[in-house]
Parts: sequence; C-alpha cells; structure tokens
Amino acid sequence: MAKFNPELMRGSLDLMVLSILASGPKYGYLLQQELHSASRGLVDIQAGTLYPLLHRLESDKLIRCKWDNSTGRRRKWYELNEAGRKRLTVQAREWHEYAECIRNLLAPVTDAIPRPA
Amino acid sequence: MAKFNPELMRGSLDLMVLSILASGPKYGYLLQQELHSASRGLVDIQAGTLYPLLHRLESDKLIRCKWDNSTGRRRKWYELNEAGRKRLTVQAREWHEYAECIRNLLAPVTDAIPRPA
DNA sequence: CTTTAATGTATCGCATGACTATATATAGTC
DNA sequence: GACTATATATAGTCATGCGATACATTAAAG
Repeated sequence: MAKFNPELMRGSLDLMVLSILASGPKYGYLLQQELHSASRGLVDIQAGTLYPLLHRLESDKLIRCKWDNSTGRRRKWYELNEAGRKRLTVQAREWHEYAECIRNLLAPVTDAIPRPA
Repeated sequence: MAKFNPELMRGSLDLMVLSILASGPKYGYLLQQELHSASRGLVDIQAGTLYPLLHRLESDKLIRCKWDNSTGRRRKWYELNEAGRKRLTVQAREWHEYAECIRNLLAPVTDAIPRPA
C-alpha cells in the first residue's frame, strides 16, 4: 500500500539487500520476502529488480553464490563475503550521513509536521 | 569532498530544491549556491542537473518563473506556487517515512557504528 | 483430476534522471 | 588581453528500477 516512490529507493536497494543478507545466507525469493516483512510491507522489491541486482553484487564480488539442486525447486543461495560486509558498513554509514544532511535541509520545512514514530 | 553517491541522491534532489525554494524566490545559480552552503558543502548540484530539474518542476506546475533582463546577466527567478508547497510537505513526509524504514532495516547492522551528530 | 496459485530464477525493453561535456554571453579581475 | 566568476541551456551517455514475459516445479482448491 504505502509503497515508496521508486526513484526514492534508487541507490538504497543495494544497501537493503546487503543488510538482509547480513543475517545469513538467503536465496532470492526468500530474500525478497524477508525484505518485505522486515520493512513491514513497505518495500516490495520485484523479481525483475532483485535478480539483476544480485547478479550485479555477485559480479562486484560482494557476495558468493551456490546452487542447490537437491530438490525440484532449484535455489541459488547468496552469502555475504568479507568485501560485502565491509561494503555494507561503509554504505550504511554513508546513508546515515546523507539522511542527516537531508534532515537538516528539511528541518525548517518540517517543523510544523509531526515526527514519525 | 564528502560528496554523496549520485545514485543515492536520486529521488531526493527535487525535494532539496523545493526546500531551498521554500525560503523565497531564487534563480538557478543562487539556488545552487544556497543548497551547497545549506548542506555544508555536502551537496553540489551541477548546472547540467539543476536546470533540467527546474524545467521539470516548472512543466509540472510546481514552480512559476519570471525572467529578469534588467541587467546584462539575464536571470530566471523561480518561486514555489501553492502546488509546489504542497508537494514539498508531502514529499518531506514521505522522505521521513522512508528514512525511518531504512533506519530500522539498518539497525541490526549499525548497532556497532557510532551515531551521527 | 484439473485448474489455479505459489514458488523460484531469469531476461528484455522502457523510462527516468543524474552526470559530463559543451555552448553561449556578460562582468569583473589581473 | 586573458582569465575567472556569473548565468542559463542542451546533447549524449550511463545506471538502474520497473513491467512484461518466459519457464519449471509444487501445493492447494475446485
């Protein structure tokens, strides 16, 4: 319902995916659902967005993957490696700095608006 | 120096420009400088980004403009209209909700990282 | 048993928009 | 005269999120 403007999420999706992967290995579909629930239904990353993103992270050598063909449903498991964990902390810090910057810019405007929970 | 990843700023630039315009009419070059100083040098929007953005806001009827040819340097002044002010408050609220969402997602990761000022 | 929905991965084409480079012109400084 | 700052504008490039589509398996519903 309260989905965000796609343009707003651009540049943060990587970070979200990395942060979900931080809690352990996931395959795509699972990651998609965990992100959805972790964001309380606010972020619903589409398959056409997720898989290219994962492939990108993989070719950037931030995650490693392993196929599981033991069942009829083939699953591709992704896991953060050392570079991925580092990227996550760096990008998280950058994001907080950015958010703080915007917050300051908006401060004069949002003084009249009730703060979010 | 500490410039942000362009992809990160995508989807927020409109909001920043609107918020700068909230303090009164500005022409492009002035707006660019005020945004730069208001963000303590962290945001440096380029001319090739700013002017198309302003034209977009104008064609969306969120700002009105007026040429000033009284001096040798022609300046195009931009001013928020009612729709623009409304858009600003709506987008600001949306941004805070989004930031809150990301903050929650990152919380498990950033527990070990010192909070920004 | 047949149909539908959910699971699971993947690619293609489209649209958006930020960037660099470039163009043009005036005004002030060295 | 040359260079920098001021001031606006457009063209081309690139990254990436999205919808549509494809394909295969499994579970649930009728």
